[in-house]
Amino acid sequence: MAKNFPTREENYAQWYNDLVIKADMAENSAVRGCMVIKPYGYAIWEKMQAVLDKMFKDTGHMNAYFPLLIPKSFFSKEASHVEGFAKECAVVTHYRLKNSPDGKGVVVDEDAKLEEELIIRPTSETIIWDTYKKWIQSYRDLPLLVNQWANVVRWEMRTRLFLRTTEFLWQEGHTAHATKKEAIEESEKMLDVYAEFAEKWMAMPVLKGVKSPNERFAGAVETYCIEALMQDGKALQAGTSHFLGQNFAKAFDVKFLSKENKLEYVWATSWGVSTRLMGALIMAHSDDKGLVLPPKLAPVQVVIIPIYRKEEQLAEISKVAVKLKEALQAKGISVKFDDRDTYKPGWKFNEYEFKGIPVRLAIGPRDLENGTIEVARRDTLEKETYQITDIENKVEHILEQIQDNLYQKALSFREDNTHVVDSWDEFKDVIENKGGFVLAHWDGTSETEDKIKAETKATIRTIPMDGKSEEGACVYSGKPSNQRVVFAKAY
RNA sequence: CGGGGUAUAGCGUAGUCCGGUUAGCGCGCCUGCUUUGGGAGCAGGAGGUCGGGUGUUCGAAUCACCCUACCCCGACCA
Repeated sequence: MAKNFPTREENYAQWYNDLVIKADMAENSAVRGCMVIKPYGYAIWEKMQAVLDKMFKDTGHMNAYFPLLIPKSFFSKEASHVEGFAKECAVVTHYRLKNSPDGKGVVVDEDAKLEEELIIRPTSETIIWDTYKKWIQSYRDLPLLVNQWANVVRWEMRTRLFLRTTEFLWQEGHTAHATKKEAIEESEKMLDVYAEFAEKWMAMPVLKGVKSPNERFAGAVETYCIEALMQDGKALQAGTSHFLGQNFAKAFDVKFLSKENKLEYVWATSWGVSTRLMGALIMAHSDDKGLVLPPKLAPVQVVIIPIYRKEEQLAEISKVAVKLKEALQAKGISVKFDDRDTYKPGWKFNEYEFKGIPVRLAIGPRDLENGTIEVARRDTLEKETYQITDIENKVEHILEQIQDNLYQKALSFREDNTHVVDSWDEFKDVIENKGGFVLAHWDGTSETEDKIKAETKATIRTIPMDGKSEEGACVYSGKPSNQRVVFAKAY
């Protein structure tokens, strides 16, 4: 399955692509830019969904579902929103096909032209705010805290599995509040949720901050983000949370009567993470031997592989393995006992290694005699033989160690690849030759950011929220600045 | 949308320049036997409208023209 797998060093882009395909997570489909998420990849996404969904509900949100198709006119109601998305919208113009005159296949029935064209949602702010208008009349209807799990379509020119596809899966939270303060708190709270998810579950350290105006969401007053550093030194935006001010409330005329009996526009937020997180997860930890998954998101945490010559040996090993499987499951650990006779142990070792199963247990005739078991860790590739007595506690402990080790490794990688830079020459050199995050002063203008991007392809990934204020001079223009921002080349 | 490239079995490819046997090879697949502690060995077997169309020719995977799809680089983007 995974022979001829390139190393990260040889060809990072190829490594990523092959990894996704050969580990059976996803593949390209018949539709350009759209992928098929295969069962193994989808299982990982489902685990992410389950955790995030619980976090959303624990913070008071409820799920709902809004339509895939949005009337074109809705889009033009919020000026910067249209401008941001117009170029990448798929449009539905007809509602019927008919047999083609030459009898070969079907053609669009021109008589079935829609009165008003429909847009396939690239995001749902407009349809949701059109709906919220009906739901909100009084301060007693607020806050309104809704999330939806959905697919969206953005007609991208160049796509990459999970990282950027034409159709992708995500969740989008949309909330309405009586005050500006409360809405800002909401968007910050959800950013914290994302950061916690990334760090505790994905074992991926992230920087929290706000976007520069250039990178801000179309229609937002402020965009908060979490940014992660990938192994090739490029930054990946892993999640965003937007304070939308009253922009959408004004565009869709959503007002409420306050306690003081005054008619006011509501304050809004939206926030989302997508299947792009899969790409982040894959790139954060995987190595030249394949996928590496943090135990908390691995669909299978432990695999047990029997080694045997004869049927009778398998029967004996199975007794031990099934008992062990049950003991592990009782601890809430997901276990697969792979007793397939159609593949050999060595083949299975490679298969599970490539798919990133955190812990592999092997039991053979020798182990039966000695009361032992072989334990292999995916993160360090270490193998060790232990007494089988009480092994379930040992395994539980190892899973925790792996989760922790992956986070620490990713964190020291980020630290090693974060550079404080004060001169323009050094800036260009680091971006060009080392990659990673560059902490530099910026004069706060779009013009400077544009020029830096044009010359180096680096953009401001985030303006750190917990950044210390520090007097300095813009690395490009020399104008005064009071905080360092994070530059990088980005996905 | 600009620039470059590719299309031959499920996957990866040889053959194309210079037209001429039954289109070859590796992996994978099927059957049998031997194997099983890091991708097993041997033997036998199945699988191809050579991306599509038109043309040139006695004869086209190979030459010409048109079309389509995909990949890489750039502009755009979560």
